[in-house]
Amino acid sequence: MARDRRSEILDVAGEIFLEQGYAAASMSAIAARLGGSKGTLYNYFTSKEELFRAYVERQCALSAETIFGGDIESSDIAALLTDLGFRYLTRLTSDDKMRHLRTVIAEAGRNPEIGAMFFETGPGSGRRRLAAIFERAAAERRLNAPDPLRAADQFLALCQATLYKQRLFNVATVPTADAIREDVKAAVATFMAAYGA
Amino acid sequence: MARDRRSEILDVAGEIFLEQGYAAASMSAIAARLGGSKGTLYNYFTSKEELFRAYVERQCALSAETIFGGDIESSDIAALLTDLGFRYLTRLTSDDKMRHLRTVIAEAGRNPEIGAMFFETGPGSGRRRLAAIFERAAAERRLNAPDPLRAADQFLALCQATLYKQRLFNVATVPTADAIREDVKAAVATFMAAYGA
Amino acid sequence: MARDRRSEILDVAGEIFLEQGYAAASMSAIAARLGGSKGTLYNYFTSKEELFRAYVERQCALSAETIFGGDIESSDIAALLTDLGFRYLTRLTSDDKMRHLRTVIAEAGRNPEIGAMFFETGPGSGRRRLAAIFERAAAERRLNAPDPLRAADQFLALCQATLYKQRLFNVATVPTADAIREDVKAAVATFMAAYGA
Amino acid sequence: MARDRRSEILDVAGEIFLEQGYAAASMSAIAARLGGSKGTLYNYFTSKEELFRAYVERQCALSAETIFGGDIESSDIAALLTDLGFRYLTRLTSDDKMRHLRTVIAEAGRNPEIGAMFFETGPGSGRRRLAAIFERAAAERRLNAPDPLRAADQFLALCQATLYKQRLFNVATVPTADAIREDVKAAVATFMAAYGA
DNA sequence: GATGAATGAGGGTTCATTCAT
DNA sequence: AATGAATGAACCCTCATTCAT
Repeated sequence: MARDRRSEILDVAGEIFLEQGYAAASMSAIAARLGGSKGTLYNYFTSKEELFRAYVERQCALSAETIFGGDIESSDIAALLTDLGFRYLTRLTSDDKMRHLRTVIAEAGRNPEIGAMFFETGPGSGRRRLAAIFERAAAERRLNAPDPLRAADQFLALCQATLYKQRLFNVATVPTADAIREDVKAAVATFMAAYGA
Repeated sequence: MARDRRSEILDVAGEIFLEQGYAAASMSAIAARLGGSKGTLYNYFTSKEELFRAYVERQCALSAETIFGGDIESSDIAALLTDLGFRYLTRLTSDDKMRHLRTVIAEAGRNPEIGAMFFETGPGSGRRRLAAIFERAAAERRLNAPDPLRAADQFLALCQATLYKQRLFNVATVPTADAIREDVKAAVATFMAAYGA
Repeated sequence: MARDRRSEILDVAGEIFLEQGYAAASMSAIAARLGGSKGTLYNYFTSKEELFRAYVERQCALSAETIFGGDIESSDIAALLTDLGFRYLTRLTSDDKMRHLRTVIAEAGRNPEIGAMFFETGPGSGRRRLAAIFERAAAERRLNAPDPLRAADQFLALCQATLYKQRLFNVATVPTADAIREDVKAAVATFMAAYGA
Repeated sequence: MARDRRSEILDVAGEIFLEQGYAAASMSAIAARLGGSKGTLYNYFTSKEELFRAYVERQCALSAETIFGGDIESSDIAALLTDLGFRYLTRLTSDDKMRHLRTVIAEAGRNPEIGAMFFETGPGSGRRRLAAIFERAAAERRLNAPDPLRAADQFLALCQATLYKQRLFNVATVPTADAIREDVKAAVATFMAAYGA
């Protein structure tokens, strides 16, 4: 019960935060869409800030799974990266994720703790998981990556080279699957040229 | 002169927007630091939003990025990129630029025009200038870059692989010159492995 | 037992009322310190106001002021008053009593019944007991007090001349025993000059 | 203009504070009775607390004058005290002053600064002015008061012996002039017995 | 009898904006 | 052109109270 209600609140709060950003989102609006009262919100979360924190936390936990959750066993590194890169960039350039990112970035300036939490559970966890894959591949001589973490950073950065940046500044709409594939293909090519065994 | 006053206001507004972000910045605070009255602000700008727009506009006009302005004539592409990358990443991870970025990204969600304006005069112009350099180098067989714009995007992305992203989420403070150099060196290495002639 | 639970609640409520005053005390705070729920509070008391009333009522019933309870048999009136005055002023200027007084005075304005209840069981009873002592002393020619009640009021007022008033406005902290003794000595001196046989 | 508006606000705030006490008084209520908006209140006073402070300050300044402002030159100390005591006790037991006192006492517990300010500008100033009178009288051998400040405290306390205390606990309504005269007469008698030359 | 989730009115406060001077 | 007093809506948050379990 309580678990459900809390979850409901986070759902609704998430919607509003996505739509309006942290500062512009109001507790009244959240309560209204929830169909409850502001008091109820405060029974579950001490403050607007804590509600935001909880929302970011959950959001990060969710999206980490969808990207790195697939089967990451493959003897063909290039194929694996192509697949993973596609999932990664698709998620990253989606409207939801984009809004989420902008909101967190905006808040991180004022509230480093939020930024840190997001980074750790989001990008930070992602790069470490990818680095682990690289490390194994390097041990098996399928990859030439003396610094797996840097390699991971670089691969993810390459994926973000074009579409992602345009999305971040809201200069482009959600890209097509083909556009994404192209970006990823280029990223994999550059990466393999540098790190291929 | 009216021109002067307007400019003064934009100076002050810029400071405040940088320090506090758009939402948290108050017209009162701007007026107070200006040493004028809120009424005066509204004599020059219809609304807070318009003031912000004007500020971003001017900021973009001013930042005829000096990064790509240096001597870009060099027969040694790797050396050129190392130098350029260092200037680029140093500027990008500075406190001022970082705050500016966060503020613009935050507002871009709500106001695509702002994002577009910033992108065109900032990152957009940068990637095109770098692409032009690559194109020339490719013509001279000093580089193997069939798609110069993509190459530019990838190089810049590689520069942003580690430090920049941590800065964006406010997870790290301004990096040392050495840390920047290391990041750039890795970027150049990967880039040259893929694009070297 | 219901009786016990009710009593517990009054204990806790008393603490909170003393610490925070009526208005600032919250039912939540009382329930929290009680280790129970707010609902329980409302099972025993209709409202916050009634809870406060009940607390003052019990407090008054309990404070069968020990001040006037000592051996009041003494042929030396001055010595008796010195002793009694010391006990009286010590109690009156203590932190607990002071907070209690302030809370009751504050509420008396809005709720005369509370003021009356407190006055009768506290100051009212004290002055009458002292007046009784004076009456006997007058009969025995050890005191010249044609109006014993007024004499009692005046003696107690003289005791409150300096320290008490400063405490009431929170302008001084709990006084030392010596300071109290001095105040009382002056009170006794003035009183005896006027009422001594 | 500004001066007037500020004063108006203090008038209205004073009424509300008197009627409801500090905690129960709301800024909304004050604004409503003022016929203005809450925003205006905050243009003149930083917070509710500061508004209260300003009100107490002004109130104290006013009432000090009405009591000690009369002609205090008299060769007949007893007559002077009778007159002054009457004005003092009349003011002290009035409804307005009583409510004011209760409100300040209530707040002093939570906010010692308020208590201190009130004490200094109110009772504190009164006792010092009276002490000055006593000092002169002592110099002229019309009074035997080695410690004039204590004498002042005692005289004022004697004035408060009966009626005042009952008023404070709201156990009696505003006393008649005759009742006040009687109280003061007794106070003067006791005082002169102790301090008469 | 005890609970604690839910309420909703109201608290103090901030702020973009207006307008008479 | 410049002011700054005034506004009032909206903000986040608190709290006494209710009620189904």
